[in-house]
Amino acid sequence: MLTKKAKYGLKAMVHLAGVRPGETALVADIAAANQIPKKFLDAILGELRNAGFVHSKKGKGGGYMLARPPADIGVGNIVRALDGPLAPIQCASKTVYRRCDDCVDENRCAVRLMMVRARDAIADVLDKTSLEQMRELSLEDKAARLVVGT
Amino acid sequence: MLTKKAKYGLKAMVHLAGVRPGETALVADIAAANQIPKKFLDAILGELRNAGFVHSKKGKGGGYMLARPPADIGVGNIVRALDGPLAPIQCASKTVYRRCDDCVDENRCAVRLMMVRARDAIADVLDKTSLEQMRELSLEDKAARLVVGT
DNA sequence: ACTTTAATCTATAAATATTGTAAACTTTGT
DNA sequence: ACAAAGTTTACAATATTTATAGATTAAAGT
Repeated sequence: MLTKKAKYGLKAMVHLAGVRPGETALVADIAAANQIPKKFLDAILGELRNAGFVHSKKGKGGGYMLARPPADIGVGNIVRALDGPLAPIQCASKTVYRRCDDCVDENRCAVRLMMVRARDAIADVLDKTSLEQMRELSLEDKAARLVVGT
Repeated sequence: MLTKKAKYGLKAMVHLAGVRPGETALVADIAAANQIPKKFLDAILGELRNAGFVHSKKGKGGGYMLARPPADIGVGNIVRALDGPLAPIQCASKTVYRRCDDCVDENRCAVRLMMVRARDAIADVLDKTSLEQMRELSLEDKAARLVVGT
């Protein structure tokens, strides 16, 4: 389950992917545009900064900007930074693997082997999509709808 | 994230898939064999019964058994019964869809469109695997290891 | 220098979900 | 009647999520 933190964080990243390169966006503006509690977003952007996804500038004319072009940022890694591993269960994680305390023999644990497959499926989607592509999802969809007229 | 409830429930279902057809298994035995708190498992099996996945019999000689052959039970539906929708976010669910309160225009929400893809990927794995196949995962793996000698 | 702007840090609180435990109750077989 | 085993209800201890408040720091403009 994606927490609101990750949801808000992703929305903020998409927002930042939409500002002209070199320019910054204010937390207050991002919050207002996406219906996110401002103080909560403060904390989220702080984490994203610590994780190296965004840069910030204080004072007048300050704000946030992406640290790298959106094409070079994987959606999966944004989610990992905010919500932790993609795997449904820790013992199925490839990035932050941890053994189960219950579980006699890992290699014969059907639940784990099943969830490894689920993890791979999730990672295959989220790690192969860049922030730029994710942003385009909405634009493409909008365009398609306008053409078809639905 | 899969909760312990779902994890325990899946382990119990795999356990039940392993008993001879027509026979029952005791909660106490399932709990002991899988390192699950007995009282917690009581509650979990109760939910699985209410959801129609297992049948139970009270009194001496009682216990639990699968309601249908394991080949006819989808892993995704077991998870849904215990942890709710597979989708990482409610507005991306196909079985229990619910609109986001924040979110001006759903069809232009990049987060939702991204998570719909994630949901589809997860469902593609979990819904196409039966309880029987899930159980075989562990057996196959075990056999492979014994042959290779690792 | 002073003021305003805007991010940053620390602390904390409210709400919710998870993970269990305890005790009383019901059904079934012997 | 008795014992075995699932059922129901209630509750409690954590842990996590979702924020909010206030003080602080840094930068820019005047």
